[in-house]
Amino acid sequence: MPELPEVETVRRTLNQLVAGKRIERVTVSLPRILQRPKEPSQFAELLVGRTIVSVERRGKFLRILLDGLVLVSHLRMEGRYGVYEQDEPVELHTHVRFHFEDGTELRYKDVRQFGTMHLFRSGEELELPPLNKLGLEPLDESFTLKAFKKVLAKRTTKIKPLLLNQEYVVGLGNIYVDEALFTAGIHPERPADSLKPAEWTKLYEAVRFTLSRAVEAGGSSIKSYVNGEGDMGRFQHELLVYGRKDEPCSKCGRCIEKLVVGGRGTHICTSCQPIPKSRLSVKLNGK
DNA sequence: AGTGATCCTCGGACGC
DNA sequence: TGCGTCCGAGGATCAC
Repeated sequence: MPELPEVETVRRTLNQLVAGKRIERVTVSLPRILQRPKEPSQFAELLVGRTIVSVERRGKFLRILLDGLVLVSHLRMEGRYGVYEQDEPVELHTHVRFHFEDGTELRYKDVRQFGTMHLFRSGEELELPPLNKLGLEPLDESFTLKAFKKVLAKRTTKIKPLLLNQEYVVGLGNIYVDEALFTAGIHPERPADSLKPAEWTKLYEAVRFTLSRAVEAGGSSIKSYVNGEGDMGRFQHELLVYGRKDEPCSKCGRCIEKLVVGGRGTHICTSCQPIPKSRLSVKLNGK
């Protein structure tokens, strides 16, 4: 499940592998992936003859820059890119193939078929969906504590769903949200506007620390799906709460618990991430 | 504004 | 033990 660190890792790898290559032909075997244009023949026609300039990232989206066009690609849960020789057998769930003039090809594989691709004229992509409403880049210099608090601090929603909403801060998914909230010692169901200044600071630091450490480690490889092209990352060994239900908390030794918050599986240590008593009683009295 | 269903496939858990 | 069934995994979008 690629979040910012995984997408950034893919971006770096892909940039090395495909920059400078010219597209000769495009094969689409699952049109559902294409969002713009939706017509495979039109999609292919636009790309033929174009050269890949570089691969960039915005949030969890890849931006594949070509001469005159930008391909915006989201991997969602299990989308994967790989570069192959053209005569290599095509693996199951390969939905889009970009054939290059040099005899290699870029293949997009996606078991769950949730991934998306949008094609734009250069520059146009940032003004239109899906990139136009994205929030702060947590690893940019512009992501300051002040900016972080400004977009989140007055919201009444639970902090976890808020952090997952890409409209405010981009890049966090279910894994790194749980990790960051644990590191900051904040319960995922705390209303955002109940966080104290010291907690905002802790959370801000935790988001930056968790994501940058994970990028350094090349992301996390969770589940068996990833094994095809070999392990993507090493951060899965550093996860403190995600996937550690019933294991002892690394800070206090109590059992990690799993609950559902905003429809998402959520891992916490109830002793390290308490819901303040005062807040509870206020809520109860209020009704 | 905030919540919940939806898309999709596979693997693992579960029941008989 | 073996087989079949069901559910969970979750990012973003859409309906309410």
